[in-house]
Amino acid sequence: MAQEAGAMAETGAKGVAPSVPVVRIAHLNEHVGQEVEIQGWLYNKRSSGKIRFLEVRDGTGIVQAVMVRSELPPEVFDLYDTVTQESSLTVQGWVRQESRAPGGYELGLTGLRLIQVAEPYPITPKEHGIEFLMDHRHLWLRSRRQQVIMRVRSEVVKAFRDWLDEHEFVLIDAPILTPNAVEGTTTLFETNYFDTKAYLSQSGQLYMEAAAMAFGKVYCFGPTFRAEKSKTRRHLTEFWMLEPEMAFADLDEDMRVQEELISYVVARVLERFGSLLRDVLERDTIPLENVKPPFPRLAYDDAIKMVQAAGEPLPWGEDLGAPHETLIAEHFDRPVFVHRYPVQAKAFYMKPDPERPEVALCADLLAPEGYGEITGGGQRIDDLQLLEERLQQNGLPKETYKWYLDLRRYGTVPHSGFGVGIERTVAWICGLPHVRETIPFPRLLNRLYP
RNA sequence: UCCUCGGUAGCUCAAUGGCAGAGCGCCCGGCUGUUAACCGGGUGGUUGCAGGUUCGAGUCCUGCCCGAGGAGCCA
Repeated sequence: MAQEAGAMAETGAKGVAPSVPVVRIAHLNEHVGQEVEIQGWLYNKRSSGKIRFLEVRDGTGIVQAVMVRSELPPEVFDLYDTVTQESSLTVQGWVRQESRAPGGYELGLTGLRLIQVAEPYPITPKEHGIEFLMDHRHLWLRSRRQQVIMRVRSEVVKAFRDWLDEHEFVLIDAPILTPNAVEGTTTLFETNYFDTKAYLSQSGQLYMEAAAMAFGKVYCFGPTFRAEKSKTRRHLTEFWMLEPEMAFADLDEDMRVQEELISYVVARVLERFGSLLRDVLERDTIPLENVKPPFPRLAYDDAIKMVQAAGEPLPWGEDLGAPHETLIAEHFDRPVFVHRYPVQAKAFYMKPDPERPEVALCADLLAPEGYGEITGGGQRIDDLQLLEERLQQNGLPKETYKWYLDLRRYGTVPHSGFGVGIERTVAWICGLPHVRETIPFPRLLNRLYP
């Protein structure tokens, strides 16, 4: 059998016999004692002379294939010298349990076919700087660590959507090209739209308000763009945001939905990726176990007192800065809502508290461990006259917001919503210091490549 | 945009103003259970760019470019 597979390895012309099934590495434990084929790439290789190890990855995991000189034809054994890091290949071999092998299983190699011998690979299994890695992001994604992060991101998105779908929210896609700003404050990417100007969306929220009046409970999920020259570990110029919006929901309901949603997502990731978080990312998952409702609710007034008590001179009326958010979050063992910010610190559409018009019915959710704001939202102004006033006060053109004002003309109701930053959520769950590793191809102030 | 730090071999980094080096990668050789394997040998340089000071500049000075960390803004 080994002879036969070896001959095929040499010619490389034909596939393996039908009796050798193609298996993905994640499923090797179901094939102990069988001969299988793995299709993948060489992750690393080691040699001890007459016994040699090929570490093969296939996107689902890594397995070492063992080459023994006395058990293989020389032309197969010598392929070890030819194969380079990240060469594409197929290997055949017998699956066996082996405590000395990483992952607990290994392949007793019987055949090896090289598809392409890779040129010298830039990312060696050693340390690299962030600029080098970012320049090679298209290759960096092959590394074990990046694979775990991307799989967590995939699971986070799936979990968010599963919860919302199960709670009768309807996915309504918001446009990317828009004629107007949402917040009216942040800098937008401008582009030509035939004879006029268009802007890349910074939020789908206004459109979700329209959709909520049609469907009751809706959400959008897509990329958003901010042309701010932010240069911090929490900012990207292109990032993905989940924005639920609910008719007939007040601020309390808004916060209740958020804590249920976030708790569900964290639990899902822990359940399916807990061991990978610990083993590959070295993430201490104990703090994540605490993420269960209810989350503490802290009024802005009390948050200010907390910050001032720590010696920070922050006057009432100012928005909280990143260090302040960290300071507040340190007082709690799970995410904390800060609600009822001063109206002047928030966007024009935030509804003032009827009992205290100087504060808005809004809330930000601050993640623990210094990760800061992961959601922001609140109750929207539902009164036509007040909304018109707020537009005017913020110097926003009434014409572009005509459709938005229509929502207050035709059957207005109290409604609330929020936005969740996917990258910040993933960074927090994975315990990463910077959001740039949580998106496949990050767009930053000085990065548009690859 | 502002503040701070940095830019030396393909990569990660050393080098009192005095011969530009190490580890990894790569090439050659050795090793029958390796774990970022190990051991021996070899290869590898416009010290970010432009100017200046000096007998002499990777090192000091000026300007510019690029990057990192932080601030503001926000998710």
